[in-house]
Amino acid sequence: MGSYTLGGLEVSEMAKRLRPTEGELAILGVLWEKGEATVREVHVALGGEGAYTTSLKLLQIMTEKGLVKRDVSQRTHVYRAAEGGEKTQRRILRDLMEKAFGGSAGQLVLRALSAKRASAEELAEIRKMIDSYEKCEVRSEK
Amino acid sequence: MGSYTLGGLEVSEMAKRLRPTEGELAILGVLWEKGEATVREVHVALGGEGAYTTSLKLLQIMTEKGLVKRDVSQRTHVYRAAEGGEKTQRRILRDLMEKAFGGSAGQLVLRALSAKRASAEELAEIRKMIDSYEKCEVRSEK
DNA sequence: CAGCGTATACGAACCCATTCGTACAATCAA
DNA sequence: TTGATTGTACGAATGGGTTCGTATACGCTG
Repeated sequence: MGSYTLGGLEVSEMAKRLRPTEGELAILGVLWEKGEATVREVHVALGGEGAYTTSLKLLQIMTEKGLVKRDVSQRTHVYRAAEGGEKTQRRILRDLMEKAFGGSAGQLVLRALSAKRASAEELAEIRKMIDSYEKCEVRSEK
Repeated sequence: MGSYTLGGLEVSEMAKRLRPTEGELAILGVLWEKGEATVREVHVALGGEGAYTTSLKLLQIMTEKGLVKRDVSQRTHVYRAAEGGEKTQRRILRDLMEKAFGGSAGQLVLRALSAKRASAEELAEIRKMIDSYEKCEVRSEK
């Protein structure tokens, strides 16, 4: 109850409900960057290809799913992402970890670094994060 | 030609063709671990839930897609993953990078590390990888 | 006020992944 | 040999995501 299985893996309904599809993710990317946007703004930010109503429909579905919040006070509705990008990204990565990396964050990270090089600034940031992790480790092992 | 757009992002047909679905990924996980396996072995490794023919069908579809190779010399077919796990994992991560992290490996890695803690051994490995990256960076900047 | 541009709402079609049932061939045991 | 078991092949139903066309309402401008 509250969960189902697929390919032998358990996935909570909640996680599924908030797991954006590919098209939804593209829209969320726009909203995360802009903060808020109208359907038209989203549509042009996505390249303006395809029908306008396709973007509209997707935004409407996302509203139903709770992925975005909508301001209806004006004729032209304004949308915002329901969740910050970081939270959603973490959820997606946790999901992928389970599905394709045996639940190991380290394996995923190693593969990501070998898949594409990160900038020097980002590498430094990653190192800093590992440092703070390892400091915490020493403390907890004492 | 050879590519299509979705949500404003370009995705090559090749990448799509080799992008496993969720169910396919679960099966690939089994094959990567075992090296090779029959339908039955895959099915029980997946928990044995659902109909046996579901696993069979998926394997057949994956054969068509070229995701797995099949040895038909015996009555009971034996399957192997067409690609190694590392290559597929890299492809998946590169894809996710584009879709949800603005193409940045560093952002993905940072988010992954904040999503779930990696083991001390893995952290050490990651650090080593960054070291070798940065060494190379110095060399190329001179 | 009439008409044009732009907005939302929504149904219908389409494709794809997943699941299952059924048909049928091969193998093994009684 | 006959029946049970185990295998593959494959059609069909289902569900979800995506796309588009159409209907309809709002607001502005002539």
